[in-house]
Amino acid sequence: MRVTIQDIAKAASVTPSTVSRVIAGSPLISAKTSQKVRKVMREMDYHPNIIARSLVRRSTNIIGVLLPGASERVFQHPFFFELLRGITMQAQLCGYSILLSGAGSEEEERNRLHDFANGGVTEGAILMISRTDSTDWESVYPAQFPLAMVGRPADAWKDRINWVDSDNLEAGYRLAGHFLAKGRRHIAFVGLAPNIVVTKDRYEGYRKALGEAGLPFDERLVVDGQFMGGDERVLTEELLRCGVPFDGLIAADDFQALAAMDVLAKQGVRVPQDVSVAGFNNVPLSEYYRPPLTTVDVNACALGEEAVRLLYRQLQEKDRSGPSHTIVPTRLVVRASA
Amino acid sequence: MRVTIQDIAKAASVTPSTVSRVIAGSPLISAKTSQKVRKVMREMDYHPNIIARSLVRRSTNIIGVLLPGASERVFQHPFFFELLRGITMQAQLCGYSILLSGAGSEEEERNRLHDFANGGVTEGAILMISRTDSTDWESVYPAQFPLAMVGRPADAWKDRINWVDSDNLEAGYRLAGHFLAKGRRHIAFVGLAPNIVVTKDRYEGYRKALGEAGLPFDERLVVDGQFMGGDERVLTEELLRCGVPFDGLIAADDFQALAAMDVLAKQGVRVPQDVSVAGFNNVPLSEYYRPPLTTVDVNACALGEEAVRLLYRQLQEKDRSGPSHTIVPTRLVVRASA
DNA sequence: CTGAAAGCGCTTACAG
DNA sequence: CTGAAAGCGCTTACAG
Repeated sequence: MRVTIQDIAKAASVTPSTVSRVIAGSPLISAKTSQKVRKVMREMDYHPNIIARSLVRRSTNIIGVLLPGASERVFQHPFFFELLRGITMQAQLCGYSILLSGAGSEEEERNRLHDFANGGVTEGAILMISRTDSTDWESVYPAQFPLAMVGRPADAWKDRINWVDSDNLEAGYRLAGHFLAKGRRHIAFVGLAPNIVVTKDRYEGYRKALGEAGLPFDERLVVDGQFMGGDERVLTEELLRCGVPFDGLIAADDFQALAAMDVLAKQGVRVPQDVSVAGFNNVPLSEYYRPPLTTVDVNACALGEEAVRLLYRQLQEKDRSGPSHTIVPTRLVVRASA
Repeated sequence: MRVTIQDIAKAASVTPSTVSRVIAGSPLISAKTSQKVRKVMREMDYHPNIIARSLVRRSTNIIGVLLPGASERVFQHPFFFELLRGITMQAQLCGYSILLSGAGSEEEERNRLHDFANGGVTEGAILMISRTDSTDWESVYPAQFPLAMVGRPADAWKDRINWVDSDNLEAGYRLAGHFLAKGRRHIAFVGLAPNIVVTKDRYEGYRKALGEAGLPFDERLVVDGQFMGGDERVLTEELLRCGVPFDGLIAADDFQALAAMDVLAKQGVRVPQDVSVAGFNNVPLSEYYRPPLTTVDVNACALGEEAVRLLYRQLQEKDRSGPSHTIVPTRLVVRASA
């Protein structure tokens, strides 16, 4: 039913080889033949079958993207959408399509990744997983399947795989520095999730700034909490409950920071007069809140673009150079809250 | 390099036909042969080449998803991510993969859609376009390419294409009814974008409720505005500037409603005491705002799932039944703002 | 510059 | 129950 290269060949009185060459823009073909064939292709509304082409070329120009925890709340963070936007746009520029897979559980993640690596349709994959304890891709990496991770992997893998990340430590350091410059001396940190690298890095940066400023560190001002854990208010409530006074609050994520401002307001604490508050990620609504939230923009879109570039390079070079990584700069966005 | 069905056949001393049948789980194969072949497949870590299979089966089990305006702000609305989540999850359940394409401009949209329809890799596509004036897919539909739209298309196409939508008119009607029940009599509507069906529907519902309540309608209380236009504050500022007093404000989208609350607060107007405010879409932060926002949850995830189901049905039935549509119920979420 | 032939890795009637 | 053969729609050495 679909018109094939054979149909065109017949109609143009040439062979499939010639039609194929015309499509490929081969310089061997005479202008006359080329025009004749093109005309027929247009008239018959011919479109090459990409699947057939992929089979013979052993290349599909498709890369897989794995969305973690499709059924988890994490997934709903605007960060991921921005990231996906960057990936999609850059892939298009590189001539690649995106095959999107979601995974509800870690086991599913493993399975999808396995499909990516073994199905023969994706030539590489981008992973949005950044647990420190993640071993999902270990079983895939040895297979020489090109991979790029968003988020720095555990140290053991840092030099063995492509990855892209924000300089979260520096960002935490700079944000805390901003608090110090505003005269804050008792700065709390909420939302440290020990198994999520990004929150750890941000926390380390905060610690570093406090340390350099010679401030005593009170670990009661640090509240652990999962990224997108559900109700972010509890973190600040827990902080208040410990009774240690504070004049600054840095949250590992904007949602936690916004929830914090809500809790503080209910307690009659004024932001920023009594307590400065800031977060990370510059979520869309952070500028609409009252007061607008000071935050760090990690440029998720650029992270996505860089991940594609890294993967693209590996796909082109065919193992010529080893894996590498890219650090995408962050931007401190100072608003009224701190 | 990759192990093929031939390699397995050789190693198991059978023919490729037999291996293929084992993979397919054909009942013709003897248990003994089946076990032998399976063992070899496992030992050699064999995985079928999906591309080759697709070529002969003339079916890829891939559907395309077109993300509109990848470079526009609209794209950043959490609604789309939720939608995508629903699509991804349901597709997985139906045994389909998602090929994701973004488009910056309308021309690109057309091109991507063309690729979907003619490239031979996607068997159908889901479109997230709901301009009333959109003719993008007209050029595609005649080609009998299975399509499902998210958002009701223009009337001319309502019965000729699969689509899924929320009952936005009913939702607008119900929300306005809620305002009326609270004693509001001068209800403004901001964010009507005449070229976006959803905002029109919501507006119509609002009008209907006012009409049935026998309230005079003052068109100065209706402010046009694009969905995710950039600065949503201007809509409310424009409303205030017209000088007509109002005690209720319904926005076509939560972002506009949140911006409205911000503007009103700065003017010293109290929400909900002086003015009730509500929006649509139940964006993640709407519950964290002060006051928390009353809104309508359109269940974007379910919309995505239904879109896949519609498309799936058409792909299975092979033209046996015509296109159909699904209405996904909305849920009024009453919080403190109205 | 063009054609004939082989092959990419599968599946599926058709025989037996 | 299994095999031999043809074919899905392309591309690409190899000849000429």
